[in-house]
Amino acid sequence: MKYSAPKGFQDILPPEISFWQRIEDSARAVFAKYGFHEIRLPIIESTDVFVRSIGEITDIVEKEMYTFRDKGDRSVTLRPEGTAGAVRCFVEHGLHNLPSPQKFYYAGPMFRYERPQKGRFRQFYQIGVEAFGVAQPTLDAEIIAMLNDFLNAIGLTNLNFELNSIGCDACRPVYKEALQLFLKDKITEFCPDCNRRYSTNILRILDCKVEKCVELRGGAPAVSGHLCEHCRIHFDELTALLEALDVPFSLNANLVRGLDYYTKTTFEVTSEHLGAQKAVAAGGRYDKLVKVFGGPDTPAIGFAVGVERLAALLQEASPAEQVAPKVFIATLGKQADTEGLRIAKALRNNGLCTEPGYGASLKSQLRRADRIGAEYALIIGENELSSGTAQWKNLKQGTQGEVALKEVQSFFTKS
RNA sequence: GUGGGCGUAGCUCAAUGGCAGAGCACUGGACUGUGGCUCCAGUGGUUGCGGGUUCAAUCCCCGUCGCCCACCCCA
Repeated sequence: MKYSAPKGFQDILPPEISFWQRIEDSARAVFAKYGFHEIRLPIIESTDVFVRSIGEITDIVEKEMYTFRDKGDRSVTLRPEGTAGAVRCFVEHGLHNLPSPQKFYYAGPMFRYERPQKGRFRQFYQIGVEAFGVAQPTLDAEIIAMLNDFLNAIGLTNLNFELNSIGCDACRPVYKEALQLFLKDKITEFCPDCNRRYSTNILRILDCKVEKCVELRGGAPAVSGHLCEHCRIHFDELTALLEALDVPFSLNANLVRGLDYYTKTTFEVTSEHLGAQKAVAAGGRYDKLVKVFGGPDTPAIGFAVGVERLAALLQEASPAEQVAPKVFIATLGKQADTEGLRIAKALRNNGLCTEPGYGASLKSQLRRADRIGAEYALIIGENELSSGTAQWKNLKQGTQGEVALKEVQSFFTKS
């Protein structure tokens, strides 16, 4: 084998594509009902767009971005996530001047230079949702309810919905200090990764999987106890709204989002049927980000779903189905080939999926008709041409008969 | 970036330090123009690549590339 797709990049072939279409179609249908509008964003942005929004000391920016200089010597980056570009778009076009909230969704590939593993690729697809301009928890509740509706629409029900609040500029620093104080004396007993996190991203220590660390952090202060009045009310109202909307969720005080821009509400949807990369959707509020991009102080919230991971779950739940043709037209001889194509065209124009035999032996044509699951075969040879007829055969039932070429249309549209 | 596992036919996998195999799939035949079931035959491989040990390497050793899984991090 001479060529293969680059590491972490994959081809999606027809048997799998039906799941992707179901996911995309459902997203469009559900999101539209909630008043969200599609936008299409560039796959490349100025590198600064990501550095300033995601945060300079995050892994994504430090080591996972596909960054290069274009021919005009500009530093550009293949988008590693969608929110940054969406916010840039919102500010660039002055969309805050339109009535709030402005609600958008987009779908497409993202790129991160990571070691591939189950459910993780260097090019991966997300469907992202962003809503701007409302600070009230009603927007949080609606967007989470919409995510729940969407997941139900594609047939996924047994998922874990986890919710947390990581506070705002006012209360998060206070909480971080409390956590730091708690860990200070015993941090050397934690794993090397946690020791690194202690100085870079202390909240991450909360979701370390190392048993020793889980044990050592028992009794650590929780964010929920350190939220400021404002954030606590917001969170309480949100949970009440979700209960009113019958959206099932559980609280997870250790749910920490990695990107710098998140504030207040964070949430994540996971499945037990995936590998270590089990999050199928995640999101949260980012009330300060629009201002970072030079727009007016505009609260916002969004989430992204991982299409590959959802497709994997759908595939596990039910086998792939391919659309089978209604009619297969087997022909023998040049003249019959022509007549066959003419009939195929007419049947298709009448809305019937029709597949021609492409002139192999009759046996192999019928064998192919069977393999691809055609319902009927129409056989046209010299005998039929001279009498102006064709043989029809029901491949499911094994029945066969004769039909005049002129009657073929009505024969198949009726049956 | 770190750790572990695996690379043999299109796919799933055998095998022995001594001619590289099976099942499925594909093509054809049994059935001059009738699919599925059955039987028969055929096509298909520099055993990932490069070196080394050996009379002889798919097997043993080293390197390299690729894939998978996990860590970090994340959808």
